Amino acid sequence: MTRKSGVALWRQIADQIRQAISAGTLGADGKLPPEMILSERFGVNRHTLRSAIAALVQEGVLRAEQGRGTFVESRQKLSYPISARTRFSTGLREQTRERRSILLADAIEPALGRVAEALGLAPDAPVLRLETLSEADGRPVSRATSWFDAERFPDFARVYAETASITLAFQHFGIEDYFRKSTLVSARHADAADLTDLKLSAGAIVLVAWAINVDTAGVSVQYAETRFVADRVELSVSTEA
Amino acid sequence: MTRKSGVALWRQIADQIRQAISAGTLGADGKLPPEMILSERFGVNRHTLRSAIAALVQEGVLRAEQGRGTFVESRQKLSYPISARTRFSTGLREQTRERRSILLADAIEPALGRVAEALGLAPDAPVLRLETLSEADGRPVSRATSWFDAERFPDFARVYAETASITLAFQHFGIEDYFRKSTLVSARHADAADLTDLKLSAGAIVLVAWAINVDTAGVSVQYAETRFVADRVELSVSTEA
DNA sequence: CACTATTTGTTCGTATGTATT
DNA sequence: CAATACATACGAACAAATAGT
Repeated sequence: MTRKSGVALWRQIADQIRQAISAGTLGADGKLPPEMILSERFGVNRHTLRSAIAALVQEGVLRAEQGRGTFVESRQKLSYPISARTRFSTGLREQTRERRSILLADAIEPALGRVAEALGLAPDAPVLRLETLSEADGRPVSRATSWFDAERFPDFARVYAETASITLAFQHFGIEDYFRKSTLVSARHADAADLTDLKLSAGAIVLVAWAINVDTAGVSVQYAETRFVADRVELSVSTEA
Repeated sequence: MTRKSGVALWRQIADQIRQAISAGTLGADGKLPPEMILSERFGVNRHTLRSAIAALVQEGVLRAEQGRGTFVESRQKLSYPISARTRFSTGLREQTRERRSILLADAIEPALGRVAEALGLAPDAPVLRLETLSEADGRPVSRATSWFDAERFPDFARVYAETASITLAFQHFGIEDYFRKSTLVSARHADAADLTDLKLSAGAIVLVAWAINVDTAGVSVQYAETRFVADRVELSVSTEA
């Protein structure tokens, strides 16, 4: 195994270990083989392997105990419901002890092509962009970019910052209810920004959901791109007739 | 911008360019600014920027022409609908010229925990497992593993092989209609088997959908795990009220 | 047609970071 | 800790293709 393709060797090893664990070919009994064995198996120096393990410990995948060994932290995925009544806060309530959303940034900007189309606005109409981060049990779960009609929802960012809830902020503007109209789901490697915000290591995967929410009249009120940490989240679509 | 966090600079730049393109803030007109301009904007040497571009060309995101410029290759994804009426054959009809499914293997086996639960069968009840591959325009799109009640659908594999359609095979057993009950979506790195079947290169991502289909009486008739090539497919969930 | 400006493609050299021995 | 090999990054210059004057 040599270094190549722009990714440090210890990160490649970390990716391989992470994958082997999820595939069940490594640590199926909850315990990893000793570092010496692993370094031989991956064909790298023990120092390199230790760097990989350290990263996975930091990531929460592994737990190392001196004199005992390295253990797999079992983390079952958060199941995130997608339905007409999808609320970003509900549905996860029983799955986590503590959840919170953080407003990272907000800005008014002209609506780019896709955003204008999704919100049903004229191109370059002013829209509010919110950058938010969601955590569960102290770990980052998702990172969202949302757009709103800046003229219909003036000062939305301040209201959201006070209420810490999209639902409550909408109510402040007279929208008592809203619905998920459509969701487009794809997956890709986390980019540099995702890596830092979601505290991931290179090669990690994000589930990307492009969502359009509409009010009771069917008018688009929110367009959002949410990047979920694929290791921690699955999306659940129920399509009962 | 310095090198750090174990990821090569040219790779970070490539990620930024890829995201900027998908966000519409770069190459919205189909053409990228000249290398000199881009290298200044990203604060890196022209070589570094060229490495990033070379990677994206290899990836199929960009196309470079000497003397003319660097252009965005628009590769729109296949949009795969998920609804109560989801059929694996329909919905994609207008998006591809040619589609086909191939039966790779079939076997009768005892139902493992999750399979038995999803199909509403007793543990270790005999189930039929089908391994199928779907191609669009000559390129692999998805790889599915499906399970069926072997007692209710004897000889299902042969019927499917003849009709090349799940819908038609079900009709042969008197099921005139069926519905998608639930879909669980996650994403992971392609494993060794996926890499060969879907002709992917290491590090590629698959969108994984676990689906339960039920007949008109609400009885589970099919349980399937489908691995979609994330580069080529997105899942579209419409949740109209 | 020649000339020029623009843009990508190639080849030197040098320095630094990373992994192994 | 030192020596070595390799990947990464920057700088400068030139070559080749294209588009316009």
